[in-house]
Amino acid sequence: MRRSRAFIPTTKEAPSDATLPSHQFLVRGGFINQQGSGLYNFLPLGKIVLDKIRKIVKEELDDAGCSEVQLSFVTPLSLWQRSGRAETMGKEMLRISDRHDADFVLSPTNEEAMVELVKNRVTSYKDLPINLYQINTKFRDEARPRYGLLRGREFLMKDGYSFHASKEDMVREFDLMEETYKKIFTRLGLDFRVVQADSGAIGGEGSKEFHVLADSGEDTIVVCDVCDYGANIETIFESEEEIDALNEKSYEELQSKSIEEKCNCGGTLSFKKGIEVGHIFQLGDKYSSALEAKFNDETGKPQAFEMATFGIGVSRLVASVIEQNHDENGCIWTKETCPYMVNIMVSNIKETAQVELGEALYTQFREAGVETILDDRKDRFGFKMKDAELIGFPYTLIIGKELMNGEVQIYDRKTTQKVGVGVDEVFAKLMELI
RNA sequence: CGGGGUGUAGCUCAGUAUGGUUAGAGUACCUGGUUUGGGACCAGGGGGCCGAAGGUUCGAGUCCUUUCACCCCGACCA
Repeated sequence: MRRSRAFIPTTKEAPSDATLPSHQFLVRGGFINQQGSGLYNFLPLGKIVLDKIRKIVKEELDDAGCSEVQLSFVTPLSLWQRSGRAETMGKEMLRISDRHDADFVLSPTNEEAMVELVKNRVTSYKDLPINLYQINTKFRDEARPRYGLLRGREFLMKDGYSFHASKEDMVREFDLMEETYKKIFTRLGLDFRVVQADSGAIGGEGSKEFHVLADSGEDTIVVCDVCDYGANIETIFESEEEIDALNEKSYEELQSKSIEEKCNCGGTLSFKKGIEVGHIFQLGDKYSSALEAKFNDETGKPQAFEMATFGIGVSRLVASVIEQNHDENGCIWTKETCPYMVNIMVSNIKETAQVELGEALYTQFREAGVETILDDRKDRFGFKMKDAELIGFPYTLIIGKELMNGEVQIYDRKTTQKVGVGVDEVFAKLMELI
C-alpha cells in the first residue's frame, strides 16, 4: 500500500472521552472510529489487525479439531423464550420486530441456536463429540459501554460449543480448549493468565477465564509468582464488600498489597489487573435438557448432550494488544498482529534518489511476501516519524540523508532504536528481523 | 437503570452567569511561496441551520419547554 493513497486518518489529538491508551491510540492512529455509544467502525488498518487475530483464532481451533460455522445474527425471540433466557438476560438482549411484527433479537451469544442446529441432526453417540464455533458479531445492550473496543455493545466474538456423550469426554475437550486458547494468546504475543472463575449468567460448573495482564484491566485476579495458578477474586473472597473494595483499587495500590496465604505450590500470591479475553465453561446438560436435545447412547437410550462452551473476545483482543504494548507515542504491534510489517519512509520525496530506492525496496519486499507500506507523502521527516510511531509498524525503513553515504536506517518500534545499514544489506537484514 | 455532565468548524475547545454587529481560537484542509532528520514557516482561502423541535422577545448560540444524542460515577458483562 502506498501511504499517499491509503485511508489512514491519523490525528494529533485524541477524542476527549478516550481515557485508555488503547482507545486513544486506536482512534488517533486511524484504526477505528466511534459510530455511536459502544459502536465502532473498523477502518482499513483496524480491519487488517482484526482479521489477523481472527485468522490466528481460526487456525488454532481448526487445528484442534473444531469446525467453523456461521449462525444468523438475528434470531427469533421464541428461541430465547424456550430456554428461559428471554427473561434472565433481560435488557441486554436488543429486541427488534420485523414488518410482520414478529419479535427477534440481535444475538448476544448462541447456546440456544447452536443446540437447535445440532438437535435431531446428531442423534447417535457415534457422531460425538463435535465442536462447532463461529467468529461473528454479537450485540449486548450494555448499560454502560466504555473504554473503546474493550467494552462495546457490538463486538466480534468467537463462540464455540461442544457436544459430548459423557461428562468425561466433555472435560477432556474443556482441557483441550484450555491448551488451544493458551496457544492462541501466546501466538498473539500476549502476557496472560488462566484463572479459576465464576460461571456467571451463562451457567454451568467448571469455568476458567483468560486474562491479559494490563494496568487498565477491569478485573482483579490473584496469581502465583512460581506456578501458573491464578484465580478471579470473585472465586476466592466471600464477601461482596471485600471484592468491591479490591476492584476499586488501582494497579499501583494492588501492587503493594500482599496476600498472606501461600499458593499450594509454596509460591507467593499477588494481585494483578486483567482484561478478560477468553472464558471457557463446562455447561453440562443445562441447555440440551431445556431444549430437549438428545442423542441415543450405546444402549439405545436417549440422553441429553453434555456440553461445554468457549468464548474469545476477538475485537477486544485488538485493544488488549495495545493495552499491553504501547508507549507515550503510540501503538507497538506484535509481529502477529501488525497492520504492516515494514513501513518504508522516504524522508524527502523531492530527492529522486530516495524515491527511487524507496520504490525499488517497496517492490522487493512485496515480492518477498512482506506486508509493506510505502510512506511516499510530501510531508517532512518528523511528521512521518511521529505518524509511524503512532500507528506502530514494527519496522520503519528510513531512506533519508544518510543515503548520500550509501546508508539507510532501520527503526525498531519496540526498542525505538535506529541502526544504520548499507543500502545493499538492508533487504537481507530486515528479512532476518521479521 | 439511578446520580451528574456535555452538545458551537473534520478534531480539541472559547463564547452562554447579564440576549444586541457579519459566531471565534488552535489544529486539520485548499492555493502560492520558502522549507526538508523529529508533528515547519509566511501569505491568502474554504468550511457552521451553535444537536433537534417548539416557545418568549423588536432581537436567541445565550432565556423557557420538550426531545434526541454522547460522556462520566455507580449496579451488570467476551
